[in-house]
Amino acid sequence: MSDSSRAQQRRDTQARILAEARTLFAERGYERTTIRAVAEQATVDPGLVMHYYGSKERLFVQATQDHSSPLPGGSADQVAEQLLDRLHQSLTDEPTASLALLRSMLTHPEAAREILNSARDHKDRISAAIPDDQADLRAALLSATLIGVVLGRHLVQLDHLADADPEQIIDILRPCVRSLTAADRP
Amino acid sequence: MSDSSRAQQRRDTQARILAEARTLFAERGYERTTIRAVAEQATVDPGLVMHYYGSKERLFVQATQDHSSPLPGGSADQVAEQLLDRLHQSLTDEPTASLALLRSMLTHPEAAREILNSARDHKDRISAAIPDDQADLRAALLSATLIGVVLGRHLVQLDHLADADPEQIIDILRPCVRSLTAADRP
DNA sequence: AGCCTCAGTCAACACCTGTAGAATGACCCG
DNA sequence: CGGGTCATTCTACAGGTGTTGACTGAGGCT
Repeated sequence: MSDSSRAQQRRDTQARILAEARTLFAERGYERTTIRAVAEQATVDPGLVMHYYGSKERLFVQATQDHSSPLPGGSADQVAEQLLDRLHQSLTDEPTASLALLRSMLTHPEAAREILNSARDHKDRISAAIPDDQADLRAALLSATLIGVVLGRHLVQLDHLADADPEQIIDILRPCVRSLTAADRP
Repeated sequence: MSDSSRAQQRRDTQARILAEARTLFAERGYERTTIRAVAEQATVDPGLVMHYYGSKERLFVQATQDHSSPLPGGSADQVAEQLLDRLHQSLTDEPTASLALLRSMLTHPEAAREILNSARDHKDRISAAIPDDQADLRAALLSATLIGVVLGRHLVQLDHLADADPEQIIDILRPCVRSLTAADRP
């Protein structure tokens, strides 16, 4: 009854559309990605995309929904290491949904809101672990820095950063992150 | 002969168009900025914008042309301090042309190319000052970091970063930058 | 004064976009 | 096997975009 080939195929095409949308949003950003292009990539009619997702906006929201990893917490040392771990992961495999969000954040309000919220949550957890009166600012700088690195690697593709070994990047960045988390106190 | 009121008024309107274009490109990015909007802000007919600048593309190039500050150089210590100085400046007054470029870099190829070139020049000068075999990677990370901070402050407007005192930001960032320039060698 | 240059405007074009709704046709159930 | 459900497509529209070229009228030169 439930898993008739009809329902199955429906889920398949829906997933295919969503995957292609993710890719295109990540490659071109919100504005330059057209429903028609998504449909074409998914070998499907544009109308079907609308039928399933209602609007380009809703498609974007669904496509960029990320089952995000757990928020950091613990001591300053621990937080620093968790952040580096997570960065390592973002550097190794390309998190398409996040990249789509990042690429669109400067031109699409919805993406900006999403990034801002995500950054806020992160920041709160980080600043709680930092024993400093400027904890909030430090946490914000940490977010900005990490965003900058991921951006530079996957989207801007800065020379020598785009194709560098993640391990090396992490090693170089460790003192930097530790100084921001104040894990190394003066 | 040369400075007839005709020629003068022409230069005025050209400058006004360019200024409004800069602002709009910085606020909305390339795609969301329309020639019509620029014209309206400059209280001018859209056709005139085309007449003076030929195309939206050329208008963008002109608007984002930045008489950029001198490239860094010297010892690792000196480079670190120069970068912090320049960052301080970017944090204090909003460099509209650069912000326009930054906001558009993720969606507009021309902006991306420009940023990439600029970053490349920067990186070369920086990496030359760093006595390390990973100098290139370190320089790239430095660029990524600084881009991230400026982005986070002016465009994403991260909490606690958007309205922080530049001095404090610089102070917090100094150890971070010095660790990247390897000014503090192990 | 008279002409002509030129800053600036107007109307229109061709195109592309998101979106809506009717039409189609294959598949499943009774 | 017949009928209806439902995934999918087709056609169309309304608005916005960059861009064009003809037009206008005030300013300055002779």
